[in-house]
Formats: sequence, C-alpha cells, structure tokens
Amino acid sequence: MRQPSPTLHDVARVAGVSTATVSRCLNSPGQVIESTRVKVNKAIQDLGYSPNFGARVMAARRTNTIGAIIPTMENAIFARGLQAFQEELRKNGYTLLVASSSYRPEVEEEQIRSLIARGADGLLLIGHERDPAINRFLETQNVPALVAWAYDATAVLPSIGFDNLKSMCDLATKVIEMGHRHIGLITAETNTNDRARQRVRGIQEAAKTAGISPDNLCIIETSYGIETGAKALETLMSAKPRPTVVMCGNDVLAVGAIRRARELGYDVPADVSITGFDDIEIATVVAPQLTTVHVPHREMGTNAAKALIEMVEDNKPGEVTELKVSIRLRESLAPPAG
Amino acid sequence: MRQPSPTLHDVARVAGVSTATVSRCLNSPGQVIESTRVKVNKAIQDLGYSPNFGARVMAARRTNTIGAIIPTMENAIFARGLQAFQEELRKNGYTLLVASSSYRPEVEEEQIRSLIARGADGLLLIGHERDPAINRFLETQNVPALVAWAYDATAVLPSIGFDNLKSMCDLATKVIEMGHRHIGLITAETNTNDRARQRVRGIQEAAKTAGISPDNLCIIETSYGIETGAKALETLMSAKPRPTVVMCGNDVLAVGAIRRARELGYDVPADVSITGFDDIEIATVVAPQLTTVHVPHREMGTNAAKALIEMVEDNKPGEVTELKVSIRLRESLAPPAG
DNA sequence: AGCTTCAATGTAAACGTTTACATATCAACA
DNA sequence: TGTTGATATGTAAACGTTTACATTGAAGCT
Repeated sequence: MRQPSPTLHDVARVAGVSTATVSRCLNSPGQVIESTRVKVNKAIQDLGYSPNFGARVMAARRTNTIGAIIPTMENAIFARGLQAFQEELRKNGYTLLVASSSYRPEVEEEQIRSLIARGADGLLLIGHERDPAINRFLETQNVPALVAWAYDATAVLPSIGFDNLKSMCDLATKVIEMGHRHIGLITAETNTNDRARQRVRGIQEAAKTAGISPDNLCIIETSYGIETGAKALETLMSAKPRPTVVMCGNDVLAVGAIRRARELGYDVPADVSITGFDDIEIATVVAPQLTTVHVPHREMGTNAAKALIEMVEDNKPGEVTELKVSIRLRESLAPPAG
Repeated sequence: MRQPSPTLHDVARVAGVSTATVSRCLNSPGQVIESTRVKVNKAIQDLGYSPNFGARVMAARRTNTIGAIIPTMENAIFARGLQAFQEELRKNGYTLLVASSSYRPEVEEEQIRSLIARGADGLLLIGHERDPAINRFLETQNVPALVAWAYDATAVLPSIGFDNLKSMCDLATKVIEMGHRHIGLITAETNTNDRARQRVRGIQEAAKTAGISPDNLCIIETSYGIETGAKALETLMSAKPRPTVVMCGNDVLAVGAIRRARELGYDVPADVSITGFDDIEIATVVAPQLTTVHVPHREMGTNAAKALIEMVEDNKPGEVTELKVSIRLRESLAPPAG
C-alpha cells in the first residue's frame, strides 16, 4: 500500500551521479556545475523526492528546531511573545516545537526532557526557578537554554526580560505617592512562579520605603484567571479597613477585579483604584481603562530568538539582557477619595 | 568544551549489557527482566543519557510529532484551541510543531512543506481554502491532514468545527427578530479566509429570508484587530441611514467597535447594538458585555488531536465532525430605539 | 536423562543522509 | 611539456538507533 519513497540513491542513480553530488545540490548548490544541477533537479522532480528527515538530522547533527516551554498558550502575554519568537525563528530557517507546563514544575521538567529527546537544538524557558538537576541535564546534553520573561544576572541560565521586582516597585511607588495607604494585592501563585513572587516583593519594598506598615498590605494569592481575580476582589473589599487600591499581579486578574467591582456597585477608581501588569490588549478595552506596566512582549520574543540562534550556531555563551518597561497610567488609578 | 553526549553504546557498556537490551528497556520494558532494567536505568541516570532523535526517527520511521499551522497564535481563539490540542497530543506521547501563516496562503503553503520535511506524522490546518496542488502533495507524502475551525462535509480534507454560515445566520435572525432593519457588518478579510466569508454569507442569507434588502446591509472589510474594529465602527456610524446594529465577524473586532462607540458618545445598546463571534474571555469583560456566538474551542482542540492521532496510527480516513455552537445573549444587543 | 519451550539477551544489519578525503579534469603558466 | 592550482565529482565512513534473527539457559515434561 505504502510504497517506499525514493532516496538519495535513487536520485543519484537516475541522474547518473553520486549521492554526494545530489546532497550538494540540495545543501550547497554553488559547488555543483550548472549542467549537473539541472540533471539532478530533473531527477528529483521526476521521482518526487523529498529528503528523509531522520537521516538528515542524524548525519548533520542538528534539527534546526528550537523548543519552547511556556506555562500556557492561553495567556495572551505568552501567546504574543511566542508568536514573535516563532516569526523570528522562521526567518532564520528554524521551526518551533511547543510544549506547555500548566505552571507545574514536574510537567516542565518532563517537557524539557521530551523536547531534548526530540532533538531541539536550543530551548526557551520561562522563569528561573527549577530543579538544579535539570540545569545539569541541559549541560550534559549540550543544549543551550535561554530564560525569558524574567531578568536575573545572577541566575544559572542566561535570560532576557525585565526586572519584575523593580517594575512593580515603581508602580507601587506611584500609587503610594498618590496617597494610597491601604493596599490590596491579588497575586498569581507564588510558590512555583518566581515572576509573581518578585512582583509581590516589589510592592512590599515600595511600601517599606514609604514607611507603610506591612499590616496595611492585604495579599490574596489565587490561580490565574478572570474569575479568580473577581473572587479575590470580593474578598478584599470586605476587609477592614477596606483597601483604597487593589494592585494585581497581572492584567487578567485585574480585569476580573474590575468586573467584579463594577458588579458590586463600586465605582472604579472613585471607590477603589485597580492596577494590572503586562499591558495586554484587554487593558485598553475594559472600562475604565487599566493602569498597568507595559512589557515589550514582541521585542522580547524576537530578541530571545536571535539570542538563542546565536547560542546554538556559534556556541556563544548566553547574554543577560534587560528590557525596559514603562508604566501606563490610565483611568483605573486615581488618588483615594477624601 | 563541548563533549559529545552519551549514546546507547555508552549506556550499554556502563550497564554491562548489549545495546539491544538498552533499547528494549526504553521501548518495551516488559521484555526485560527487572534486575537488568534496574542496572540499565541506573546507567542512564548516571550518564544523563537521552536518545538521539534523528537516529531514533530513522530506525523507527516515525517522529511522533504533529504539526499545526494556524494564522496566528496571538488570536485568543486559536491560542485556546491549540492549547487543548497540545495537551491531548502530549497525553498520547506526541509533540506539537507549530507554524503560523499570518493569514497568507503562500506562507501557509511553505509551512506545510516545511513541517512535512521535518517529519510531521500528521497536520492540523485551519480552514478549507488552499491550492489543490497542496492537497495532492499531502496525498503523495502520505501525511494525514485535518482541518479545524471549519466544518464542510463536501471539502477534500476531513474537518472538525462548526458551521460558520449557519451559526452567524442564526444570530442574525435573532437580531432581525428584535426589529433591526439597518445592519452594519464588520468582517475580517474575506479573500483569504473562508470562515470570515461564510459568516458574512450567513448574515446575508438571514437578511434575504427576512425580506431585508441587501442595500440595508452595510459591509466593511478590515484586517484583524481591536483598533481596526474601532475604525470600522466609526465609518459605519456616519453612514446614512445609520445602522441600529453592528454585527462583527469576531469578538476582537466587536470589542474595538464597542470601545469606539463609547468614545464617540454612543450608548450601547441604546443607540447601537453590537455583536461578536467566538466568545473569547474578553467578551464578558467589556462593558456592556458582548452578545456573541459561543464556540467550544477546547473541545475542538481536544477532538482534533484525538482524530488526527487515529488517522496517523490506524491509517483511518478522517471523519467530518460538526460541533454545536450556541448564542450568548448579553447586554450589547437590544431592540432598536423607537 | 533427553527433549521441547520459552524467556532473556546478544549480534549485527539496516535506516538515508552528510562530509572529509581522494580523485579526476582542465586551464594557466613557465 | 610538465607543473600547479582550482574546480567538480566520487568514495566511503560515520551518525545512533531499532529489530530480525541467533544464542543461551532454565524450566517443564516424558
């Protein structure tokens, strides 16, 4: 039923040349004289030849494939960065292998092994936190890895991203300058997510600097989603004293918080201010528009691809790159009433 | 600096067995006695061994890799479905190769060839519209392909999805029943996107059935995005007579339309109703909440994965599956004023 | 004991490329 | 005419698995 596909040998035989010449026609045509090339190409056409991937990979020792493991594709911030990453890879002749970890470290570990077993020439990972054994594994496998969405010059792996702590600290400082003293905080789970943890610490540091007691900081940790953000806001609004601002670890939580606030009859920002982090599209669409931290996702994806390709091709050690973020002040943040 | 990774031979040597036994340990552990398996696994651990992909593929003649080509990962509707697709693949030991076409047919074609050259065992594609030559190519290469996000029993390739035409027709019928007679329509580009085209035709048919003249249908075609949706709404609102409802080809366009309507001082839905399509998360977050067509994205992704794996493993011909959609009536749609 | 069976393991031949090295050809030049 | 160098092509050895087949040894039978 399934007839064997033609091989290099078949092409060589039909064209009346050696396999080496056929291979060169495909990989470095400049080395082959015109007349030969024509013969070979005709044979390839006639036979409907397409090179065998496995054999090619084995002989050439690379797959031209880069793996990426992200928590989830559903989160817009990863989707956008990943899209840019993939576009840049494609420009350079690489293909993207994707896996998602659902924010679970043991799944991420399994996925790392799986992508390497599938011949990924390099790996894009999110965040720095992982079992040291994995880093050793990456080393023995000789697969370069780059961390994105985080910046940490002291970490084992090179990274490209922004300083989550400092960015959030800057935003919190602005919030405090406006006069807010009771701050609610909705964060994604911090135990397996170093970005989330950094952001919380950023707020804590800003509060400390401003001489605000940690007791005035009411923190709720929840899983990722619009609905969970909504629930968390409800809880916060019944705290005593009620926070005058709710800072959220990301835009999705913030959007959920805004929705629930509205549903509960609170005016945003008159009754309560709300801030986010990431500046995904949704931030400008909600009413009121969301004050948030803008992160250059596409730039990060593109640069990550470039850096990783260099690491793979030139065996270059990875560099640590910090990207600039900026605060987008929009309607959802205002000084507290009174 | 870069020492070669350990091979099957190294493992065999360290464990004191043959390469065949090591291979069996990996692929059919039942055939190997417990004591041997322990020795081998220890050797694998100690060496940090991971099988070479190319060699494995070449010897086994399969990659356990499925390719997907979607217009873009940035669009939430593809991201969510793709995430579910990937999760189901993983459950079955497959990995996902991703490429994006940016809605450009020639790029899609190139990506199809590229993914096949990389050994994809099967392919997930979006929409039915493509050069017949590509379908022939898929056939000669013996790579099964499945179309998602569309349903068409008469098409060459099997598909899983919903009836874009009928779904939109149903929504339009509801809109018309409410009393709307002047309908604005914002659609994504229809020349390279059969889903968009079907949706437009759905509205046209509903209008025809209700005896509404095509002149009362004002169609604007634009590229995908919140901002383009906003611009299109602005244009529509200056048409004479002004439409009492603006139906949008997808939620993203609709959300942009809502925003601009608000910015221009129109009340939605009192001054103008707005509808979307897809029911992505954003639909429940905008104010007013968006009336739209709910599509079971995750279900589609999961089922697509199952079907494709069957096609690959059992050489089964693909089936055509229609999924049910449902209309979500929310605040943004109301009868016209007066 | 001798024979058969079966499970566990070993041996070695593919699998289809790429590429270092060898060889052939030919033009240019002393 | 012989030498040199450049260019085009051929030869054959990897590359690291899987797997058909061969071998071994022990258990179960007569």
